[in-house]
Amino acid sequence: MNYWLLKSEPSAWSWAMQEKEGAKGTVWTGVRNHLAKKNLMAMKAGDKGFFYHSNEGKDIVGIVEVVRAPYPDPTAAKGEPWAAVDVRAIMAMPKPVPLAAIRAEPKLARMALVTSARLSVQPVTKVEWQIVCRMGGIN
DNA sequence: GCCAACGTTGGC
DNA sequence: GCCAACGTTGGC
Repeated sequence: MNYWLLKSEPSAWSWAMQEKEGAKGTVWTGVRNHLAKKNLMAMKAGDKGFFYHSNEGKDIVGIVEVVRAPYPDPTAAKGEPWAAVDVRAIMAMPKPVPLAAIRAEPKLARMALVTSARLSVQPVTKVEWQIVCRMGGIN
């Protein structure tokens, strides 16, 4: 299983909205960057991801699960090869993990959130996943 | 194919 | 609101 981080501005798509979609989940659209798309394309059903609020909040607020493997983004312009996956909310972080806390943790210095701040779909290593979960009050 | 100009993202 | 980082565009 692989781990990811998905970014969204809460004014456009928030964790609360994601939770309302319930167990069936909903499509994650709008990725328009080739590296982010490459990461999306590597996802498999059952993978997990952090849900990160950019711009407002700037924290990891929840965990989602990929429920449908990559397929063409229905919101892409005709003929453009962008991809989407379906994700569902699994649980909110008991304690949201702020970006500042991630930056302050030396073990997370190589996390993509720190090194590639603008990438909207990022891989997360298993070690990083576990550290962030612990910081968020899981375990 | 290079690179300057420009647009966008996102933290501060 | 500012600006750094980074991607894209377009002239040459």
